[in-house]
Amino acid sequence: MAVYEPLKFEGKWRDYWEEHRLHKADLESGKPKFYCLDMFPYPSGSGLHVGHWRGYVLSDVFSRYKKLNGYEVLHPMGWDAFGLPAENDAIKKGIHPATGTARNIANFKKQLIEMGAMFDWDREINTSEKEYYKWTQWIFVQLYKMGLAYRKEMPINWCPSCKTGLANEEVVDGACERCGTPVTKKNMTQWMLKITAYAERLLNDLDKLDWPEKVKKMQANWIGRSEGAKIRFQVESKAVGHESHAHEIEVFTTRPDTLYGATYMVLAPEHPLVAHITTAEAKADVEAYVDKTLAKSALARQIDDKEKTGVFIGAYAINPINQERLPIWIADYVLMDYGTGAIMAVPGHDERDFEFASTFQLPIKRVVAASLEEANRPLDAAYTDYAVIVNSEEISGLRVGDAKKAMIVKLEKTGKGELAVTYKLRDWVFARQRYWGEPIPLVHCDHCGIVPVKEEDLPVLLPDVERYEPTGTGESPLAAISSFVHTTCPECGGPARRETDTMPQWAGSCWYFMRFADPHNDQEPFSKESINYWLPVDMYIGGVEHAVLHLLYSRFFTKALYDRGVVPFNEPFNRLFNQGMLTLNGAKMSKSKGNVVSPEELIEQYGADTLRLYELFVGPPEIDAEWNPRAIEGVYRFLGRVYRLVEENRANAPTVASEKLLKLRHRFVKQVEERIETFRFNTVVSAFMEYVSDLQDANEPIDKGTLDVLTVCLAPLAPHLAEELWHHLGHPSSVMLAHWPSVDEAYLVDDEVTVVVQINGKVRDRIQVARGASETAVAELALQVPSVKLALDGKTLNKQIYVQDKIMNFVVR
RNA sequence: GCCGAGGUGGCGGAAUUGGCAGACGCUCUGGACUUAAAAUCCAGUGGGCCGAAAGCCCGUACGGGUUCGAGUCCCGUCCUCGGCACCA
Repeated sequence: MAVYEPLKFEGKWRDYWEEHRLHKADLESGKPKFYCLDMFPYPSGSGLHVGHWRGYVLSDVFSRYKKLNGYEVLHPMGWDAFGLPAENDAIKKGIHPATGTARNIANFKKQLIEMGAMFDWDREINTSEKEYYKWTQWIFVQLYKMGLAYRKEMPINWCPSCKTGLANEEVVDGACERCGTPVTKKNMTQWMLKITAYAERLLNDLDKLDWPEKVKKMQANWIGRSEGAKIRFQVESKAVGHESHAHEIEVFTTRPDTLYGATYMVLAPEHPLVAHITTAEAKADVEAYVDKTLAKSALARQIDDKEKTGVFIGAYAINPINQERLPIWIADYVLMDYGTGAIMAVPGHDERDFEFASTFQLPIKRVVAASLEEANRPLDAAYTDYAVIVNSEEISGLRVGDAKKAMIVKLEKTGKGELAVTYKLRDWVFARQRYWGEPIPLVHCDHCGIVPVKEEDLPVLLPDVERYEPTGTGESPLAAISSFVHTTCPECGGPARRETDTMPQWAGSCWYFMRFADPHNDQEPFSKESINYWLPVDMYIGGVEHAVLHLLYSRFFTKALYDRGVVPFNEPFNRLFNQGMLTLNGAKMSKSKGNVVSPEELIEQYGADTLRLYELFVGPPEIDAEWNPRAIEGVYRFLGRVYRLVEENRANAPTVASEKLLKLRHRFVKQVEERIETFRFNTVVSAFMEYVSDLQDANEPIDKGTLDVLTVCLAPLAPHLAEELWHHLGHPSSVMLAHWPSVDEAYLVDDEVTVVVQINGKVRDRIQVARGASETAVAELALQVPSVKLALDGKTLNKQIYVQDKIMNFVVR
C-alpha cells in the first residue's frame, strides 16, 4: 500500500522551486499582473508561531491560485526592521540592534521557507538597510518640500519607559501601545506631518476601496469629521480693562441652533487666553487648577472619573446673538487639541454641559422641545432630540436641522461666525528620541534656518555607536555624537547641526509596498515602468490591529506622493483582508503568556502541507479560531487519502473519463473556484474532502484527466504534495506551470433532480423527477407519495406551491 | 454611553436569492483486517416518544410578527466579542 510520507519529498521540492526560480516575478512576461501582499513582519526574537502562519498561508494559496490562472504574480516578503521593539530587545540582550535584527531575520526567513510559500526572495527588503532608508529619507524630503512636515512646540504624548514621544495612534487607553506604561504629556518641539491636510480625501476615498466595512468604519471614526459652526464671542474682563474688546473667544459647535441656550463658556485649561483674561481675584484658583490638570497623565484625565471639575476665571463673554453676559470657566472636560479648545455651554441640550451646570449651579435654559407647547417644560436632563426650537426669537418653531442653517446664515451676515468642519484626526508626531530609526534628513543652520539634506547626499547614515540607550532628556542618543551632529549647511556651506531625532517605526512601512516593485534601484525609489505595472496592491492580507495605524499612514503617504507626481495612483491597497487570530486557551498566542504553538515540531510530524491545510480548515479565515491539536489529524488523514488515491490509480488510469466522473470533476472545480474567490477557504478544504470521498465511492477506475485536475487544484493548498504527484503522473515540469482547469457548464446540470414534497411547509418525502418537469406532472407524482396521501386523507387541498426543480408544497386544512 | 460584528449538536463549523438545518472534520460507539497493536477501511453519532425499526414530535440565544415555507426578513429582549469614548 502507498504510504504518504511528506518528509521524504517536501524539502526536495522546495529546493527544486528555488533552483528553477519558479517564484520569480517577471516584469516583462506580458501577462496581466496580480500583486498579492502580506503585511511584512517585524522580525522579533521569538520567531513565528502557528498564528502568524495563518495570514501567510491565505496569501500564498491565493497567489498560487492566481498564478495557475495565468497572472504574473508578485508575492514578496521583507522586514520591518527599524523601531522601538528591536531597540528595546537589543538593549535588554546587550547587543547592537543591527546584530539582533540580522539574527532574527535569518530565523524568520528559515521558518518562512519551510512553509513552502512562493515568495520571490530576490525582492527581499529590509527597512533598516541604508539602500532602503535612503529612499525613506528621500520621501521625507519631498514631504518637507511640499510643506507637509513642520516643527511645532506643543505638549505631546510621552512614554516615560520608552523615553520617547508617541503619535496619537500609538496611545491605547492612555498607555503606550508598545509597553503599556501610562503616557504623560511633555512639552517639546516636534517634527509633525500634516496628515490633517488630507483628512477629507482620506475619508472620501474610503468609498472606493474593497475593504472590510469594519476597517473603513474604524478609519472614518478615527478621522472623525463633524460639521458645525465656528462662533466668536467678545470678552469682557476687568483684567484687561477697556481693551476688553481686543479679545475674542472662538468656539466650535455642532449645534449653532442652540446659541440662545448658551449660559456659560468653557475654555480648556491650556487655552492661551486664560492667562490674559483671568481677573486678579480668580488668579490663584485658576493657576492651581491649570497646574493640577497639566500634571495629570492622559490616562488619569480620561479614566479618573467623569465627575466635572472647573474654576470660574472672573471674566465674561458676550453672546453675539442676544448680548447676554456669560461667565467664562475653565474645565478639563474641554480639550485643547480639538476644535478651538473652547466651547459655548448649552446645558439644556448637552449631557456634559448639563452635568457641569448642575454641579456648579449654573443656569439651564430650554431652547429645544418636542413641540412649541412644551417650550417651558422644566428639564431634568439634557434634551438631545432633534426636535423643535423654542425660546429663540426668530428661529423658534424651526426644526433643529433648519435652525442650524438659519443660524449659520445669520452669523455669517454679522461676521460673528461661519460654517466649519472639524476632525478628530490630529497631525502626526513624526519624531522619536531614539537611536534605531531613520535619521531625519535635515540640517539646522544659524544663517539659513532649517535646510533639507540635498537629495544626492542621501542617505544620512545612522552612525555606528557604542551607546544607543535612550537619554530620557528629550534628545535622541544621536545628539551626543559630535561627529554626527556637526556638519556643513547644504545652502551656504557654513557650520551647521544635524537634526538628531529619528523617524517612527511606521515610516518604513508607509511605502515598502512600492519598493517591492523595484527593490534594487539605486537611482530612484522605483522606476516608473515597474510602479506602473505592479502597483497598486491587488490583495493585501494582514491583521486588523493595523486598521488605523499603518493603513492610514500608508494611504496618506500614497496621496502625498501622488500629489508630488511620484506615483500615478492615490490609493495603495485595492482589496484588504484581515485574517483572524489563532488562540490557545482562549487567549492570543504570545511568548510572554507562554501559550504559543510553534510550527517546527508539527512540520516534523506531519509535514508543511498538513499544517497549511489545517490553517485553512480551522474555521472561517476572518474569524478568530481556537487551536485544536486533534483536528490536525483529520487533514493529515485526508492528504494521505489523496496520495493513495493518485498512487493506486495512476498506473491503470483510463485515458477517457466516464460521464459520472466528468460531472463530479466539473462540479468540484466550480466549487473550489467560487470558494477561493470569496475567501471561504475552510469550505474549499471541505469541497476537496467530499470530492475525494466521491471518487473513492464511485467504485470505478479513475481516469488520468481526473487525477491531473485534482493535482492541479491541490497545488495552491498543498504545493509539495501536488508537485510530487504531478511528477508521478508523468509531467516533466512543475505543477505551478500548469493551467487551472476550465469548467464546462454543461456538466453542472443534472437530467434528474430531487424535488422535496412538503405538507404545510413540512418535509414529507422526496421524489426524483426529470429536470424541468411541469408542475402538473410533479403534482401527480407527489400525490402518490404514501405520507402525502395519509396527510391529505379527509382534508381539503387549499393550494399548492411549486418551485421549479426544488419544492412541491401542498397547503391543506 | 456610542458604533460595529456575532449567538446553529459533545466540539470546530456548513447551509447561493426565504425552499431538505447540521455538509466537512474532530470526539465517541460498534464492526472488518491483524497473533496483537498501530495504521487503514466500513457503519452509527442533535433531543424526545419507542425494545428495535418504521413513524411522529421538538429543535438554529429568548419573546413576538410577516410568509405556503424563516437559521436566513421585520419588531423587541438577553448575552458575547471588537472599536471609540468628556471630540463640543
